[in-house]
Amino acid sequence: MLKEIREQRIKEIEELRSLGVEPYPNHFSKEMTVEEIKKKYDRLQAGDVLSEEKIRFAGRVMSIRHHGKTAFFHLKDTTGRIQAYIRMDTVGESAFLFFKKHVNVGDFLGIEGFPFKSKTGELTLYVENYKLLSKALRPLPEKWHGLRDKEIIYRQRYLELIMSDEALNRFKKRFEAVRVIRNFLDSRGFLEVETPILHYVTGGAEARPFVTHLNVFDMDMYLRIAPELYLKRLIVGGFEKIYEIGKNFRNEGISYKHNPEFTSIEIYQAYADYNDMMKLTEELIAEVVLKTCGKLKITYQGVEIDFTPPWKRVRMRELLKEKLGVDILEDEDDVFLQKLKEHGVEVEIKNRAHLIDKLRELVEEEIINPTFVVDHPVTISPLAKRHRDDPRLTERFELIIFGREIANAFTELNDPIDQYQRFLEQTKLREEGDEEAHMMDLDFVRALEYGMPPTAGLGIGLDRLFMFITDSPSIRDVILFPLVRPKKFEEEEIEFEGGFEG
RNA sequence: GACCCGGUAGCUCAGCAGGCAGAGCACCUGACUUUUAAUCAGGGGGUCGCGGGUUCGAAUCCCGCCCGGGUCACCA
Repeated sequence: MLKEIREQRIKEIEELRSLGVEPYPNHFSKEMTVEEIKKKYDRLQAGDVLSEEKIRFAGRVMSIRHHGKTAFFHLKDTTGRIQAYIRMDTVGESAFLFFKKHVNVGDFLGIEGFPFKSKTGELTLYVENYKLLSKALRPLPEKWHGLRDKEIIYRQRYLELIMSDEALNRFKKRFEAVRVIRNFLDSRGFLEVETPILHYVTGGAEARPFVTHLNVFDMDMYLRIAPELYLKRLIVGGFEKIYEIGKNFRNEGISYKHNPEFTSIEIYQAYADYNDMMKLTEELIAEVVLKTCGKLKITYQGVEIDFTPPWKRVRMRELLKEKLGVDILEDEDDVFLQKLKEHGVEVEIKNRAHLIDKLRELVEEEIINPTFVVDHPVTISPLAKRHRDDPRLTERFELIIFGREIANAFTELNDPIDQYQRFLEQTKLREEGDEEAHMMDLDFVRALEYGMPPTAGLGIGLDRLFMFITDSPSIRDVILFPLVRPKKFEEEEIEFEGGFEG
């Protein structure tokens, strides 16, 4: 069936060209968006006709209702949908018959006309001239139910965007949120920078990297798992307030909150500590929520989340003591193992850092409103500066919202000798089989040896943040093209070669 | 990786006590000059995810595989 429709349309394109009509013209100047038209003419009453107002508009045909010598149809542009009305006695017989025969749902059309309100009160464009702007070869999904097949939604996102205004708006909201973040940081004197995505050694997080190969040097490289170590090199070099928004890559599982490539923002500020960063985090995220949702109390999956600052702060040690009765500084590893077992958690990697990580996850699950969990042990924080009051702890915080880790930050470790020791410990873990332990980065240590000012750094998982503001249950709903297993195109059974020869 | 659910026309879905593969939308033909899921009459369109098995006969039952979704595990 698809084959038939497609072949029919391809034939039609040849017909059009033989009639001197180009089905893919190069240009049409569109003067107004649906949003602008609706705003300007919304005051019209049913039956009002403004035949002196001339509007040039263009969009995709989403539906057509033929009525003999007239037709109503809807056009969609990036801001919305608007109805248009075409009559034989206005556009002329040949133009009308052309419309009837050659314009289908899915095609792009440019129209010239004036606004009126129909009997039923819908703002409508009365077509005086029109031009076919692009001919669709394939039919659109069902107009009423839309596209529901998740597989097609993820593999052919453009189809979901065509069919679902909700989807289009969801992604607009995502990218508007990015703009809010940039404006917020730019107005505070932060400079957006770029650092490499191809890394010689990975660092800045615990994760399995993607490995790739650089031909010119005949060496393997990694896609970055985090930009952290390069951004701190920039602080060494003299930058004081910087941020980077970009993709990170982690060769790990896919789930409703994980995609192998995901977007983060990392922010670094010299002469600041993690307390300053907490304040910045609150203000930044509250700004994003307020500007994109219009309020600070939003509903996520039926649960209210209140982003009104200031947010709760709890010390990790106290939180775990209170909720689980374990002391992450004093108790032995087997106490942790026992406690995890009680809660039905099996662990594969049995080093202390990993056990503490698991315990932390247990208690963080219960946190709904934005909460800073602070002062993590040194063992699980190899890049964070030791706490000014307790050298077993670090000045670190994680932001938990709805049980999920949204941000991670610390007063940055700028003591090169301590950093080197921490790397050594990580190297040991790595040798013991922890593939996610940090790699030794001697160039980074060397950079610190030249001196890094006291600095605070912050990383936010933006996709996860955008899930909240768009009330999306899965990270794939906020990533335009999430990773899917590729399918052979031959499954479509459509001949592309020679397909245009009729 | 484990378990659960699913895959039927381009799309949304029926059909699965085994017996000719269906509807609506979309598409084509015709009627219709204010409709809006327009309406009316007619028509074309299928590798029932793939492969095997059971059976006189499989979309339907059994086994294996592929793809997707969900839950869990690993991770942000």
